[in-house]
Amino acid sequence: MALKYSRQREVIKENLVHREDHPTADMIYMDVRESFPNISLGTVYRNLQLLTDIGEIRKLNVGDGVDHFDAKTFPHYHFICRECGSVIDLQMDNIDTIKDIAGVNFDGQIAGHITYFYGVCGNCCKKTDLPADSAKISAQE
Amino acid sequence: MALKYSRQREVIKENLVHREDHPTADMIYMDVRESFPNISLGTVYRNLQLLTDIGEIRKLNVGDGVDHFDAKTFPHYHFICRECGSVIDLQMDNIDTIKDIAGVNFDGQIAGHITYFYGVCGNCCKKTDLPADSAKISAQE
DNA sequence: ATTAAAATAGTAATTATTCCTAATTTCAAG
DNA sequence: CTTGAAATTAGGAATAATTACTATTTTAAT
Repeated sequence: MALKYSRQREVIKENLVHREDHPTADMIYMDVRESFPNISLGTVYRNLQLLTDIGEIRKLNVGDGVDHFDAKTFPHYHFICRECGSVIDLQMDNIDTIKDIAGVNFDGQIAGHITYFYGVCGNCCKKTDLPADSAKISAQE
Repeated sequence: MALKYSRQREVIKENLVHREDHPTADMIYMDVRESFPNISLGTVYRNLQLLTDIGEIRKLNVGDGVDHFDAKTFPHYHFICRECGSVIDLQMDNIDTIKDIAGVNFDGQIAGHITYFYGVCGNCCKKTDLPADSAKISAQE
């Protein structure tokens, strides 16, 4: 199972690297198709999974039932806009202490946590006359 | 669209209330079927969605691509075991401050966050000779 | 150049979930 | 207690995301 070069895989990776949204397999497929008309959707799925497995990209679970992908593999968090659905990178301080807080009464090994934030993005705040960066209400799962 | 009583809905809700795991629609279906042999899977899905909509239960996203459900509607967090897949309630202090940390450099409204923790549960630690409640390694999304 | 392993395109299959419809149940009003 | 409209159901069809399958093509080591 030694990895061999494939033009398709390169194009898929390049596509993901050069975009700021956090696309689904289908979104990448639609885009890559423009320059590679007979690439197959299965190839996109297979390579995204492979790239995820070898750690070159990350698969995101943003709660909409569809896998999203991210070429940024360094640790960072995401915000999901409930209005437009966009997935936005957050630049924020480390919050790994929550792992310790969670472990206090827990009998087992906590290896990590998945966290994403949601609300209304700056753009949608403007559109709907909501004041951006205002008081935030609580919710958790 | 006034709500009318249905025996099926009652049985589904009761089933969820009386179990400690965080079952999927299909798991509830399998179980409810024992005492209600010709209930339909669609009915289970429809009522779970309805109960979620009116706030009587919660739908959980634990990252396995399948919806899980929880009759406990008060705020609490979950731990997912990477070995056995079980979803366990966590009793822990409030971590809502992470919302403020996330909002520092963000231009929009952060309404809430979804967080779940993962690792190896107490039971699986025993089975695999891992020391329970030991040092935890980092990861985030 | 040869050739085995890896990858692809295209399609079929799978899985979770929602939608559809005729039949049944609920429940308020007479 | 009947009636009838609205809600709900069972069962099956439809949808959507993803994976699996297979014959063919591509890669890359010898």
